[in-house]
Amino acid sequence: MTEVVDREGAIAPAGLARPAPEVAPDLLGCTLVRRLPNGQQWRGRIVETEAYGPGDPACHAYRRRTPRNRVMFGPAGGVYVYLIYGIHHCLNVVTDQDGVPSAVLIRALEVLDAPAGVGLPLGKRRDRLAAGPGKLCRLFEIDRTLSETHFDPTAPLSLEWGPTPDAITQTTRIGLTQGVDTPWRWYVTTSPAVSKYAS
DNA sequence: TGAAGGATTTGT
DNA sequence: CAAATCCTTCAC
Repeated sequence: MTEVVDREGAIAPAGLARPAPEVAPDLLGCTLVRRLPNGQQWRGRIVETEAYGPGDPACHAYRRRTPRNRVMFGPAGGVYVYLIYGIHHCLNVVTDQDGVPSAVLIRALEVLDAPAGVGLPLGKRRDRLAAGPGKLCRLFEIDRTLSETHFDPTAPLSLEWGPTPDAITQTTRIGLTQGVDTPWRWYVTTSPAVSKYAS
């Protein structure tokens, strides 16, 4: 038995095979790792997430299974990336049991490490480089070519457990036209990288 | 085959 | 507050 109790090391699919509203707050404080084709990597601390699940009108898989959302019906640990407003990409972690359409949207990161040679701004500017789902995908070079891959330590994207944040705020999700009252957004209360509307 | 609209960001 | 911009989904 591999109980996930110490929040150390790589996040295995078993750690994600739970309902999205359980996984979403657990991912706060964890690390997203993006490996580039040249071997360099980005690392970021997850500070804001949202959950989407079955029976949820805001979920892309609410109506039916389609070519775009099919990875959400697959096993936990899948990567779901979609293009929004024709401009921005959004990164999701597929959760729950195989056959249950659900995912956690990664909405904001604190940048921990950049590829060698990439000069990051200092101070306050750097704080918010990845403060938003579209911004973090642009920075980490994440697009739809990574959708339907799998979070894994040998893959372009992986997740690592990290310390539980001191304080977490739970509230409603952002930018939706449906399911606006479902409180499935979580963020690290004190993080400067949380996206807009942090109340 | 066409049209409406979106889990966003940025600048006016 | 509106533009940017294109893919997905649903209607006809």
